[in-house]
Amino acid sequence: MNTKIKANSYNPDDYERPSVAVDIVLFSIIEAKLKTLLIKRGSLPYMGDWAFPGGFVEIDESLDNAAYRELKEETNIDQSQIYLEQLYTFGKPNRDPRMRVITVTYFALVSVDKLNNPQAGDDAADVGWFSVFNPPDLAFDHSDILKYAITRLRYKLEYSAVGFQLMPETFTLRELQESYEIILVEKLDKGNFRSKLRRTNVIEPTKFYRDTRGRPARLYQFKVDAVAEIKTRRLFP
Amino acid sequence: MNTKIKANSYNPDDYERPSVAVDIVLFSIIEAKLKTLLIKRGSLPYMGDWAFPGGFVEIDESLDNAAYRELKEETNIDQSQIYLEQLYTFGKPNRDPRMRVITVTYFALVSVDKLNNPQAGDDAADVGWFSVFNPPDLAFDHSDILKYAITRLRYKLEYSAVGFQLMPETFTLRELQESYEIILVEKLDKGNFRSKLRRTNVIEPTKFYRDTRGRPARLYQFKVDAVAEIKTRRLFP
DNA sequence: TAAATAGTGTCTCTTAGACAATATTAT
DNA sequence: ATAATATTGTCTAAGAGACACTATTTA
Repeated sequence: MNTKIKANSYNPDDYERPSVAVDIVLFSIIEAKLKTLLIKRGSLPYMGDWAFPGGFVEIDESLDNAAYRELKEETNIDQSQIYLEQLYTFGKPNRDPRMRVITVTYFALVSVDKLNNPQAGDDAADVGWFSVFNPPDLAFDHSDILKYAITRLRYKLEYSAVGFQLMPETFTLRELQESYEIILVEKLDKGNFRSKLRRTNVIEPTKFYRDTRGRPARLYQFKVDAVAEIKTRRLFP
Repeated sequence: MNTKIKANSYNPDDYERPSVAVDIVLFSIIEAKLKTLLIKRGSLPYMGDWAFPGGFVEIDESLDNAAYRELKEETNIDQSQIYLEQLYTFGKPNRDPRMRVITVTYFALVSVDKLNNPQAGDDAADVGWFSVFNPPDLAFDHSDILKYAITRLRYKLEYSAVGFQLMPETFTLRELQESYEIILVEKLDKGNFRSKLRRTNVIEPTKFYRDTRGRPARLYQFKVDAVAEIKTRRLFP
């Protein structure tokens, strides 16, 4: 049946409808590791396994809003502090053994300094940040989702300024480089990293310095127009 | 409510479920124009406007299969002849005035020589190929979808060998370049186009030539491993 | 031979990447 | 001064793009 042509004859009750959920892969760099927020399942199926924060989409909210709402419930972070973009929609018929669930997955980044209350929401023992390279057992197809989210993160790092969403307001170039190295799992050349950054023209120096054990490092910040540019590209592709 | 934690207490009937559809933006190059397949709506809403082929996802089929099924119904082309990948999921609450419909959109490519019976399915007058740069009035948010699909097509053309899905089995380099020029809406340099192609190493010469009004042009084909590589990357991201 | 099209080569500028040199601080 | 770290520069190879040249066919 083609619903575009025969719309008048369409009766929603003729179809058994799937449930639609959102799941969010929230990344942050914590203690020099790339981590993601997971929630422990307290019931079947996959009891005891961990899953990404998420839940069902309400009938009158957009997909993006559903993702923001679920993140807010878990982390208590305002949506203005989080970078969010749609990742992929997973819909194999038996990915959830209880019923048909189609999940629209999201990819999210937050700077660790925004995590005022990382264990908010339910019981603290049931929520935690885990290294993405050594995660616990994940429920459903969430291993696939994680794998794809990491791929997307690495990919975006190469061609966009999205990485700064993982940094605090100001940072040294060494700190930014370390974040890239943690995500890409490779050493980068200091000089080349800096000259490439200079070309992209998205950061600017501040007047401040960070003390180190050697020469103090200048603190940088992302330019406001670069921030604005990435925020406008945030929701709709 | 967090369904991952409180799964036992979840009752599907507590939620009003959205309908889930797929819509496919099928591209082909026909008569030196980039065209897409559209279907005319015969009823409200948006009666008389055109829409992408699509329809509701059945409860026991995957999203990809739903997309292939809908394309098969409209074009009668086997899925092995079509390149298909998920594009984006659109889910604003009021994108369909009748009810909540979340649509998983797909991006598809087919070579014009595969279109045995382009007007299959319903009434021929209600199905047609339209220039993507001068489309008729589109129903729902399908203008947004088209815009994004074109962006994705151009983007993929730059960094992948996906373009060959628009070409017949063999083709001249001039023909391939023309396809690129049609999609990108810009003239490309013949020499640079060829040297870049040579570097990417995805095509190989055949023994055959195409007669022109000047020197005959060698026919090329895509290498089998390049075809295999893109086919493995076709479904899951 | 002239026109038309196919196919190749050359030059310059930019960028990526390896690596080296200099600068500024604390001890 | 030495260690430690920050910051800048230099060299080379590869690629992008502008442009010119050669090759092969038909009329």
